[in-house]
Amino acid sequence: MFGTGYIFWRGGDGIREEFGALGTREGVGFMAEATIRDVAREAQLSVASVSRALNGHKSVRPETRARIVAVADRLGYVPHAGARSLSMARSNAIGVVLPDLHGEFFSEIVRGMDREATRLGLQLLLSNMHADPVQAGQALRAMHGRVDGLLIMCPQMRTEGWVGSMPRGIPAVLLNTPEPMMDHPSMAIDNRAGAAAIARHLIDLGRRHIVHIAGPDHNIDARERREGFEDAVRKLAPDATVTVLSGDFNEDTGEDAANIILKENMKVDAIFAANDMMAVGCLQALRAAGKRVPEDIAIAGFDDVPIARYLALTTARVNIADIGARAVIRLTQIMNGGEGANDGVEVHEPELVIRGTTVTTH
Amino acid sequence: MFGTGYIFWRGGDGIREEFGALGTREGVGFMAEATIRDVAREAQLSVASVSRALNGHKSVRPETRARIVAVADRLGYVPHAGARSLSMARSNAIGVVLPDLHGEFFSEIVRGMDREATRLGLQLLLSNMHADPVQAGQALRAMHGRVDGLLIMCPQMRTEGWVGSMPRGIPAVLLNTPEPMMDHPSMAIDNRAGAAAIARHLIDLGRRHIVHIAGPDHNIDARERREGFEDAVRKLAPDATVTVLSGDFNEDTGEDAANIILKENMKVDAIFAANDMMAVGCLQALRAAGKRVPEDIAIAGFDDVPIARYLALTTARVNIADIGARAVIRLTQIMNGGEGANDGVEVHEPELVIRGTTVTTH
DNA sequence: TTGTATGCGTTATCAA
DNA sequence: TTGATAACGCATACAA
Repeated sequence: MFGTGYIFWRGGDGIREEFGALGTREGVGFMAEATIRDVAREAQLSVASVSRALNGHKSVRPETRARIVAVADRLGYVPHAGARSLSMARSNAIGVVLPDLHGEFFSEIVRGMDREATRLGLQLLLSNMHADPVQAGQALRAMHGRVDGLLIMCPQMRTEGWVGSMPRGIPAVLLNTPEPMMDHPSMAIDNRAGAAAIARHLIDLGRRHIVHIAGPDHNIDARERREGFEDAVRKLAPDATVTVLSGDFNEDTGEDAANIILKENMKVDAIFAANDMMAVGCLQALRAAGKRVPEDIAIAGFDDVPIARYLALTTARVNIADIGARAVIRLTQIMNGGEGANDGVEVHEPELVIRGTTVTTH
Repeated sequence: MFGTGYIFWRGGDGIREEFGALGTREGVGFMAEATIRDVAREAQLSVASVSRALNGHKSVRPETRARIVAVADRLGYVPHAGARSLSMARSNAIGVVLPDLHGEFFSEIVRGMDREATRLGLQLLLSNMHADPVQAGQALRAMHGRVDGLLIMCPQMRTEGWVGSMPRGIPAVLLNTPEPMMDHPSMAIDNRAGAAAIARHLIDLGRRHIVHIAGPDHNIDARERREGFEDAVRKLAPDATVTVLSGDFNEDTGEDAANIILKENMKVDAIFAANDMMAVGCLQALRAAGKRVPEDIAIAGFDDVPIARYLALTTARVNIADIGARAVIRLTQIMNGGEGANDGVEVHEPELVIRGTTVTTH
């Protein structure tokens, strides 16, 4: 099962013909790559010296070090990161557990994390957290013993499923997770403020017949955006109406909403979708049906994904990549022993971006 | 340095007060999480039995297993994945080494890989390969001993920098890498065919004054697209001219190209950009300057990133996510001992997608 | 069916 | 400055 089909690695010259002396589990000719012991033997020194030399310790004679480096080089020795982690109790990797994310959200957040992780010399271990709590637990547990810290995003309302299997032995930063768990620093988007900003903008434009395309209600972001929007409209313009249509954050449900509006011939002069993708789907469908945007109907979204700019979609900008990057930074601070000031939630305020789907540009 | 600032994990009840007996490197009260030995001691059994029980071996009495599971549960025991990998010489993780990718390419490829990896119960270990060969080597070496296989993308022409530090001990699949290395299966895009399809399309439309916005010349994709395009045009319409402007795959260089065309008042009726992002930048700049697309100038790109569809950009579609997913599948086949038929390069043919930037839709 | 002992590849402690 | 050796946490021959 194991040890077949591999393309073996030979860094230096001689093939290790004496590997049997070290023993091999398979018993067959598994041509292993050079280990620290091979280097030690070849250099006529102890493994301890090799380890010290290769890790830049001072207490090793330059001459000795040179000999070791030469041998290591010749054998193509590469330290076994797994063994190193086990011995040092440090992996220089951080685990990232994400749910099934819609569209560009996934990309942007991973991108931001990757940017910062690379800068800090950390590796990112990715794992999906499915809605299924069992799988979520598995994903979480698979991280134990491989990473120094955890970045967990789970905007679903139900946290009971996985909090139980959350390793408490390693630091973790939570993203967009409802009811921030005690002792865990977290990152959050001020969805209410963003939605309120959109509301104010639409109301200022004189719109009063508003439709909100909501995201799934078990999603914390979706819920906060809806509530924040409804509250703001109620306060700013009691005479306005907000009709809520349901979506799932995907483009086609935005299209569905548009079709409902068209078919029912609803009286609508503004639409606020809980995210950009639904806004985009709605926008396209409406324009295809001959509606003028923004003249007849103004449309706004949330997130400011890259596409939004090209379609001139008014939206509440969330710098997703930055949030990911910030999460990595906070996590490493904790990992490196930074004590105080790391707890609590770091709230990111969305920024209203006004574009052509709500105001005419000329 | 280590062991401070952590939020410790206690799964069951009692705090291990006897950890000192097991020894600890720090000497201080590092409250470690339960290990297999804790479970064994608590259950009054050997670690071997615990291991067998928890890994579903048959040779363990149901009664014994139950006792073990109960204890493990109570102590909140989670196997240490790192130690497990070391012992089993298998990590269930695959390493992904990517260069600094432009725009959505990164997202899409990681997305496809993640999709398949999740399905196969594998974790993805991400690492950036910078242009700097030294860093590239580091990224590669850091993977040694943590992953069972490697997915490497490096479209840069210069491979000397990192091939040397490529672990040959583990299977690897190369993506978009020039001069496919011997013994290494690889994935490639048929850039020439895609570019030729675009060429034919533009020529069929009667366009003869063509500009090509090229990508960086040290990039294999960029080079192949340029050469394939020039060759095709030369063959299909010897009377046509192709002027090459240089870009770097980013949107703004597409814009730059447009400005050059405008400022020089070049006679141009078609533009083929080496990727969508440059095409988009060019498109926006041209339209902003009052040019009619496609009437005055037809524009085509390459890749079919999500944005392309919304802007109705004609392009050569590459299913990036699928390539990533396929790479994972091929890799696992090799990892699982699938012998033949895994070598060689798997070529993905782009598909011509005709949209509104080259033909009027009504 | 269960226990004992060894090895995985590395780092760190302590003595030389 | 160097070497012998015990961890790290787990899996597995082999013996009982």
